[in-house]
Amino acid sequence: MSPCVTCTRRESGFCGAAFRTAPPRPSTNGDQQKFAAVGAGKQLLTQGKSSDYVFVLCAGWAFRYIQVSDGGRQIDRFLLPGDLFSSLSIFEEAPHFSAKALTTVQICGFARAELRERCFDDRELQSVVAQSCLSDGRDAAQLIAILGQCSAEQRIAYLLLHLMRRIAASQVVRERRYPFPLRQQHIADAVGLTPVHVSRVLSLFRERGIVALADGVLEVIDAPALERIGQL
Amino acid sequence: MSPCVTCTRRESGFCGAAFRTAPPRPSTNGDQQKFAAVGAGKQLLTQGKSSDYVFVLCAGWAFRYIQVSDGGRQIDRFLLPGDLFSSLSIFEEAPHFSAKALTTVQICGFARAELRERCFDDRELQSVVAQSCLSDGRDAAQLIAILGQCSAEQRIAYLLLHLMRRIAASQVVRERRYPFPLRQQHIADAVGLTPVHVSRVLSLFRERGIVALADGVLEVIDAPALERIGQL
DNA sequence: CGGTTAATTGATGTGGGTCAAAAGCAGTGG
DNA sequence: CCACTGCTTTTGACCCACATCAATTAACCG
Repeated sequence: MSPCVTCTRRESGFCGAAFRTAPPRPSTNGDQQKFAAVGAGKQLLTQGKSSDYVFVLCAGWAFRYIQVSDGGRQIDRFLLPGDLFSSLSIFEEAPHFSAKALTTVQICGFARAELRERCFDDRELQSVVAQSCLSDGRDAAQLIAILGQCSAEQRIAYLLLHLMRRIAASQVVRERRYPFPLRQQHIADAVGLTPVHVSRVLSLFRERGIVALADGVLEVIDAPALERIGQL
Repeated sequence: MSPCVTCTRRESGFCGAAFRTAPPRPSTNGDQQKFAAVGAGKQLLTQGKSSDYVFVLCAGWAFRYIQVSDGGRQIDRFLLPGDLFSSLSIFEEAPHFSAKALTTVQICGFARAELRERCFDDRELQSVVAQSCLSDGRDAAQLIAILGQCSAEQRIAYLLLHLMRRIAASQVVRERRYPFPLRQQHIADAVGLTPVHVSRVLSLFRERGIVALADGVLEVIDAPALERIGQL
């Protein structure tokens, strides 16, 4: 079985569709590919620790973060099924971020050297990688703008909208209820606030009838209102 | 004259060395390249406005920013001689940012279609582009962490260090005095603070004997102290 | 010389942090 | 079945880093 490098079903997807349905195996498959299933909360990748593989999240949720010296961490991206851990990881050995599983996940690793080699010749693959870099870059720039310029309400609304769209792009959503495995602590680490303030803002959103977030599902009651708050 | 796509003298440089010394011309040169000199403060690029060219800053300073709806702007990168406006601009027609000249600048534009075509075959060029994407991506991730997790002093110290290193990489620095054309307003827009608070923090750094910033030059008196404050 | 733009400084306000307690809610094990 | 533990969320009281508003000074320039 070879990596499905031409799959472009999801906007920023890499080979998600194939791997979401592929049976995960706990071990390596030659030198080309590795599969693994990992429990919720486990460390997947560590900042600066080099690896010869490029990883794709096949199932479950995960997140990338940067550790800061005072003990805090900044989550800079949530990973959904089909996502490359980082599009740039194809070009660098040691990631500039760490990653943790949010739920139980299945991941797949490709030998970087081989992938890179193919990148030189395969235009299709080049284009997929370029698209992935693009969407990564745009998301990063938006997050920078949000963190630098926006209030707590705007930050949280932005995050919810951003995730809603990504979830909706990859699966059918019924009755505006989105699967949402983040704890408030994760939201806090992603938007640069404290968990207690996140709780306050979410309560506020709830009593204003905008969104209700509980038990791992995000229910969007007044999407236009959320967009009014959370757009750049 | 063809673009010097193989020049890798500066870490994140594109073809800076050649263009810094090349005589700028005010008009196009066939369909492949365009040169222009632009005055300080002028708009160079506008968010969402598509163009068929990929731009490189040949001389002077500029900055990229994202406009937010409430009137503020977030500067997400300062551009030094030799920098691509954005490494991702090779792959997208309309930039997700705007750009302005900080000083008088000289810029050079390459036809995107042609550059992209060459990218498919030319491994050297691919590698240069990949390196540029990498350093862009790492810088963005660091800025996200700084904005989300750090205090005003840390943010400003980080920005100063980051720029110091980039300046030092591209030119000789005498007596720890760095050319520094930013106004306090630019610093404020880059680190998500108000200009008056930037002024206060800089005064503090000055009276503590860490840095002195005046008249377009940044004098670093106690570099270790600055690093202690501004590292991630 | 007045007019403009940048930097500084002071007084006061506030969004969000910190600290702490309580409440809800899985597990877990007797 | 209930007590115990640990984790998450909520709520309240208080605090502080930074914003806001406003006045002053300095530099530059036609």
